[in-house]
Amino acid sequence: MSDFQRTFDPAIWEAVRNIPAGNVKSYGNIARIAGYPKHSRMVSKAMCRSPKPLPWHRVVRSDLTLAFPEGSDAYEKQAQLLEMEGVEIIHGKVKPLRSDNDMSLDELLWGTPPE
DNA sequence: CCCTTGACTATCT
DNA sequence: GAGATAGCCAAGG
Repeated sequence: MSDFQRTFDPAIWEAVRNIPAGNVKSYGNIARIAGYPKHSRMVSKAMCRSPKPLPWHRVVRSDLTLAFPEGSDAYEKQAQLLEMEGVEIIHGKVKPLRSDNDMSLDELLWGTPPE
């Protein structure tokens, strides 16, 4: 463990990549999964420093709002990517299809209709 | 070494 | 439910 860790810890990237399509996770959530409970803010930096493209758009704030100012370029981009995966955005808040808790990846891939 | 920033969060008003 | 406050922690000037 040298200068690694924190913003360069692959665990962060892995956690982000592990988010199933159609679902989202918060920064704090990712941080905790990766083993850094209090480093929610570092997650964003870690994602920027990722050598490989990440599904960064699936990472939102704990209150389900996007982390960018509404109307900004990044905001629109994230919103579009999310909608492309079936996530609605209402009143600036994202509405995941389901918690990955009671929705299997199979259902996501098969496109099982909700309800 | 001190101060500011930031793709954050929980809590209180 | 929206705005203000305090806690949080690494990076950069």
